[in-house]
Amino acid sequence: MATQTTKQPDVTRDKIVDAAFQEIYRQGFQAASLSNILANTGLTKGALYHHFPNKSDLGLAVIEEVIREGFEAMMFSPLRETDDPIETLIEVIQRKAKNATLETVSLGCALNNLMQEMSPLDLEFKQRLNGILKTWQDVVMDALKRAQKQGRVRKDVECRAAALFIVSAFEGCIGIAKNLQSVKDFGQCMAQLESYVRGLCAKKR
Amino acid sequence: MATQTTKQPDVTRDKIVDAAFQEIYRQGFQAASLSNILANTGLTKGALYHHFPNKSDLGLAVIEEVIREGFEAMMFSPLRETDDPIETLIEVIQRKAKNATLETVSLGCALNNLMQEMSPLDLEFKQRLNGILKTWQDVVMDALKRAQKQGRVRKDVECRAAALFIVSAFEGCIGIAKNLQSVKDFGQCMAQLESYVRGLCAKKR
DNA sequence: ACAGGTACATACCGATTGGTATGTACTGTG
DNA sequence: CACAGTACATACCAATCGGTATGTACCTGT
Repeated sequence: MATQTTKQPDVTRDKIVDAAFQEIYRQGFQAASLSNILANTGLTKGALYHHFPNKSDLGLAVIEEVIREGFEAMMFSPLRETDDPIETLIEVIQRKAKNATLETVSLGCALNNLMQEMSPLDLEFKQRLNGILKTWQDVVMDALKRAQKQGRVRKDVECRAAALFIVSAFEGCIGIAKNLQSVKDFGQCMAQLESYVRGLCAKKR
Repeated sequence: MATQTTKQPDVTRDKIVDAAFQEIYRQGFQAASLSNILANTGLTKGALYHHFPNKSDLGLAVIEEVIREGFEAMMFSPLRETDDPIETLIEVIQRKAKNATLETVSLGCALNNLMQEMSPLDLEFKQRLNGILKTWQDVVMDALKRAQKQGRVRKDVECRAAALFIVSAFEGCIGIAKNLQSVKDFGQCMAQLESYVRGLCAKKR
């Protein structure tokens, strides 16, 4: 059984991944220091390189186990499970805007941060990040298509292109607000995105 | 007079700034290597540190002399000088999409790349980048307001928020296409932005 | 023509990086 | 209870980083 003083390798692994996420989220992957990560966990390089072969694989673990999970919980599963897709999509947008603090706005989106930094530099990173992005795009597209079948979204809307734009604008709003470091501007920008989504809907009821 | 073999300090300076832009554009500022920059110019550290006190100031020079100039030529002055603002805005969007190659798409926007990387880390960088961003936002806002006075844009449009969203979506499209590394997706995404802009216009004329 | 500052080149520095080799304590298994 | 593999800690490494100190050639002003 697991006692408190006993070694718990998976707990240790998670501690490393979490600390790595924080460091990478704030400094970027390349500038992320393994020494900083380890200092924040109280562990040493022995532990790190026991669980991960190198820095890249640690970064990939962060992508899969923290970033993807986050999107799954906050974005993907709500959109997949709802039967009022447009309403849920707008709710997700509003919730993101409502929960924004100066810190979260200033740090931006972990997915987008890594995409901008690593996509041109590392194929493996690009593919993993691309996987999350494609999933996002597909989930939004499916939501729009379902809403279209319900008659909520106009027939002439190209769901694929619209979904691509919604994802792009979503990340764009976060990215610009990150530079402006303004919660208020972020809210206004997301409100415009919301009105774009409403513009896809059929008039009346 | 200036002969070819004669020392031309401002030419040397420009060579350094240009090479620095290329390196920073591709690797990011923090990962940009002064050694690489110098290797691409054929110069040495003596030249670099004669013209710039440190790496940061070199980066700031790149922002002002390359990035800002680029936006001025491709975006700001066309929008300032036109008397059909909406048409010009759409033209700028279309031209950006039309001129896109796989390489330019894959490298993204130099302004946005630096914003995402440096804004949370360095106040000076943030302020310079913010200056360009604000100018951009103001130029688009003024264009919308002028179009509004002409009756081309609906009276109920909030020009400030709309301009903020246009800039955000513009950067968002570039950022997402950078990860997808798809010229086609970029074009579709920008087309959606164009249709958003058209949606601001008054119906009929 | 000479002096002095400008415009570089060369050589070197401490700090930090990711990564490795080795040692050791704990832990589950027969 | 012994043994072996797991889970770490410690110490060390070469490479690279931004930055500096020094040296030298050129160019301009007088």
